[in-house]
Amino acid sequence: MENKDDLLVIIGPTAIGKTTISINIAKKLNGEIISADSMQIYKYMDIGTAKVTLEEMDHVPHYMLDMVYPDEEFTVADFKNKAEKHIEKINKSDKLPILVGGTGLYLNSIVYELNFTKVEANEEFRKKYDYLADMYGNQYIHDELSKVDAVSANRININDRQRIIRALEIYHETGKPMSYYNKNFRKETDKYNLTMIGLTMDRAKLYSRINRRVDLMLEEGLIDEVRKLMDMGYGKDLVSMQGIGYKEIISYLEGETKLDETIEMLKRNTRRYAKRQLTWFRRDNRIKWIDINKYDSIEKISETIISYIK
RNA sequence: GCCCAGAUAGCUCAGUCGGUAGAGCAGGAGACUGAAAAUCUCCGUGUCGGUGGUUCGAUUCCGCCUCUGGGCA
Repeated sequence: MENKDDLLVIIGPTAIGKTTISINIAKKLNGEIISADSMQIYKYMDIGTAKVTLEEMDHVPHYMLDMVYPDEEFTVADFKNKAEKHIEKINKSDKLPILVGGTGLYLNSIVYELNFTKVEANEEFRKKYDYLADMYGNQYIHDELSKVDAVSANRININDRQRIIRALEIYHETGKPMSYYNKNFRKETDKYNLTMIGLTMDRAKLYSRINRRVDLMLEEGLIDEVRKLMDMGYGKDLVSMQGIGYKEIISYLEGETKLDETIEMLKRNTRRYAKRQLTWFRRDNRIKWIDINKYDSIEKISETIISYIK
């Protein structure tokens, strides 16, 4: 293997317009799109995740959408395995794979050398430690981690129960600390001929776009979508139903919040999410940023992106 | 027109018996290796309406002005 596979990555916060731009580029470059979005992998969750419609796709193939039912497990490791296969296959057919999405960890699983251990989730173990943390406090389980994996314990905050338990889980299952598996922490991959593009815009403008998009989702029937999911038996404890747009509407449907409060919450949570996404991406200095407000058309944005491709 | 209340952070408001100020929400920064739209950490951003006076010193006390809300005509 002399030649590396090509890969174009387009990232950006929610609501910035990744879908439209990526499809436009795919058509120009004979590309196929791989979605890197942790919520769009669920079937039936369309409006709230702003999933591309068939019409919008305009015959450009899309992968990693509708992978599982909302009560099925899907993890970064699944994403990495499947997405990598798609990248390879698309390259083999002489087309350009375009990884598009906003889920930082999913993106990183491709553009960094993330070695996921073989350790899958052990629900029983997690419940046990969740209980222990309830009983004796977060400090207690953090101390437990310190004993077996001081490096990870040092890195993980005492209150970040989710990560503490995961690190304990890895030790429990393999007898080796998580830090042992993370030797190449944050090492950039050299597997691809890689171009990374980040879409951004003025924060205030992005926020008003987000607010508008939430209103639009409601007009398109978000509440109905959530009601249907609940009727199908998908409850609020599911990972999928913890997604923004879903958890808020569920609390409205259960009478816990009023409609106007619900909408405000939904907008606010989406804004905060966008902010977190930006924080995540800013760290990667391979990304070439494009302020899309500085261009007056999609065409010009696409041209600029294409000019950046190696 | 008169009377009363208010004007302090992006918003709602607290406070300073005179020594340039603090809560909630909104917001900002950051972490992230099999839940990641999840989970977690840190941070107060200010011509204290304007203007004159008293004072060593005024956001605070006094006068006037402007604006807002309420009441009376």
